[in-house]
Amino acid sequence: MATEFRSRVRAVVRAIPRGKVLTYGAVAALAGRPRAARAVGAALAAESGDDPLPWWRVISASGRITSPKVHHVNRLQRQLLTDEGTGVSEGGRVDLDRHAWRPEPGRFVP
DNA sequence: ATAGTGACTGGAA
DNA sequence: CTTCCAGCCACTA
Repeated sequence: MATEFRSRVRAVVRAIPRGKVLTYGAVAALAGRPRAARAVGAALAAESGDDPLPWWRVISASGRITSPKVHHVNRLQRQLLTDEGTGVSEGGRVDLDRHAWRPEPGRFVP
């Protein structure tokens, strides 16, 4: 059984459109916990994969692709983003002004 | 209940 | 630009 928070995080991440991204903080906010950005990271890291989530569309507030301990995951994320049309600079950065997803207000009302 | 752990963040150095 | 640092927080042992 997943916790309430993690269920909401999944719902939000699952809704991110192709080619768009959301910061950890944004996901947290949409999930009803504006300051739980860190917990969002933990939630994604804990995902078992049985419930396919576009986890690669979640990046840091600076537009940078955060690197977990395992470096290759980072590469994969960059690859996936590039494949779906999200511009990723060489430094592994994404232009948030251009790719940040802005869901219509009230969509994830907790 | 307490302590430790990060796929976080924004500000300071 | 890069490090460092102190809050923040859900989750786990």
